[in-house]
Amino acid sequence: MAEVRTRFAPSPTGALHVGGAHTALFAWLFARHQGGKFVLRIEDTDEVRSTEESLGAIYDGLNWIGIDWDEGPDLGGPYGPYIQSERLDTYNEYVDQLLGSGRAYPCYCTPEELEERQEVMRKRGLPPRYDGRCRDLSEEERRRLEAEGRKPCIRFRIREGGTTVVNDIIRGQVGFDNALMGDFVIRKTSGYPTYHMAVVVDDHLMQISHVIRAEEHLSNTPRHLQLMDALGFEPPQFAHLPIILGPDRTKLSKRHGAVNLMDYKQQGFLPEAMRNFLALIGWSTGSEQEILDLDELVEKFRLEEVSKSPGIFDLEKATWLNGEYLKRADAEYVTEMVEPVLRQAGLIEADLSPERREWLVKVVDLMKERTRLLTDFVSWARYFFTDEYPYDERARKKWLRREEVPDRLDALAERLETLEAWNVDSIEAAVRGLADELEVSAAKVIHPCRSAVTGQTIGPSLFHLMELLPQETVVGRLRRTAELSRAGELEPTDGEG
RNA sequence: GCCCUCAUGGUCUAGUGGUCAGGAUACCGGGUUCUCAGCCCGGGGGCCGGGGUUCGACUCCCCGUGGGGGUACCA
Repeated sequence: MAEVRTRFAPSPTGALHVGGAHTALFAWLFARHQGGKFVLRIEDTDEVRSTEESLGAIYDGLNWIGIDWDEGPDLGGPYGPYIQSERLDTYNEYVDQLLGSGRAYPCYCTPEELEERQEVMRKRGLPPRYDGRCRDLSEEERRRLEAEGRKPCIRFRIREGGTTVVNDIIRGQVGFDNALMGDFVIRKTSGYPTYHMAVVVDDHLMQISHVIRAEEHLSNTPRHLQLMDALGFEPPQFAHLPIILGPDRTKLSKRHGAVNLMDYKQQGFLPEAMRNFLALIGWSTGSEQEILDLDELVEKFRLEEVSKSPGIFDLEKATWLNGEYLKRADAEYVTEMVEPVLRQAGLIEADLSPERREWLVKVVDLMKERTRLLTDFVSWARYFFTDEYPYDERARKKWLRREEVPDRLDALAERLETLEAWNVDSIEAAVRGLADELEVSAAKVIHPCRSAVTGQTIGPSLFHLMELLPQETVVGRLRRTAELSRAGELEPTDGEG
């Protein structure tokens, strides 16, 4: 059996979209699972919308989630170039072949004329497809039209009768009535091929064995099949993937929030979590396992198991998954990932000393159990990095405005200030000692203390967290909070009691 | 309009001509004598509707309905 070769063929009209990443991932997983090759091809035949910058953005997105390619514009390969705008001569050869065999013909209709006629057809309740006006023009008529200054595009002649059947790995056999297809353009007036022409030629020339793409292309496939047939190409296998929808069940778009893959990096997602999440939209192992690392994904992926129904991009679930990855990852790795986030928030300096860096790993280790996004470190772990943290509502309501609290905080500050050793055990002993002396439960000291030192009512073990803060910082915060409390500055701000 | 396609709790999904329709997430409740957005335990909630086939249908067929895609000199 021939080598498995799949490809991802984005058009460079913007950054890598979540849907594009999903398609790329599936094609890549299949190739890797089969031990085949994965090709990146850029389909920039839309001269108007294609941009240079998007190319870089596509590379960045793919790199981020760990998709690599064996052949592509940057890498080259045996079937290059891998950018369609650099392959115009190739497409023209095949267009000429079709022209020669009579399966294609020049069409002189202008876009305005086309639109007008389609409008009429629509009004009559007819399908608004190309009416075939230029199908059988005589030489003389063509000359006359060209004398008018018209520049033709080239159309492909659809087979008159019968059905074109698409054999799809995911969807089975899908039949399309040829009579319902209009002759479509294969070369634009500008000389550029259309998508239909370019994919067919490139997939053939690049020896693509499996065309794995989003479902939106399923209805175009019979056109491609007819082109392949007319050109004498052996059709590849097809697999049309379910598309990704927004929470309102319409196609995922900007209205739904972030659609660019890299926006999720910005939001604090780990690439492996995003990859895992994307892999689980429209596919599952059939087992109950949901957390799969790269190797497991590659090992277990089966195209036959891909679902036919569209999936919704559920940010909640993605966030949960990210939290699981954070929890399981080792602190050193998470630290690496979180550093730029903290730096961007201005919470750590640009160059961390080895000691400071070691300390940061400990902070991360303490926090990662309960964070879901890297950006949670900026909000929930803020107090590790600065004295400028807010006292949240619950802390104000439950503890900080209580009458007895300021004195308790001062008393605790005094005890902690004189501690010889600053570690979990000594801190815990001091805190519990105070509680005993006051004849109150430890909680009555612990909670106000947490509220004072972190501004929050939740977080990791208080003693462990205090250990990672300098002794004088803790003491200072206790005294500052006591003072603010006495001054009535720590009443709830939402006006509620 | 026409063509194609999809349909299991809110969401991601497993699954079968006879099942207590399974898991995860989200939600709710309880526990965790330092908190919870963490952890543990528990709970509610589902086979789109109508016909048929069948002893029996969530499962097979047909028709609706709803979603998506195509019908472009966009890809």
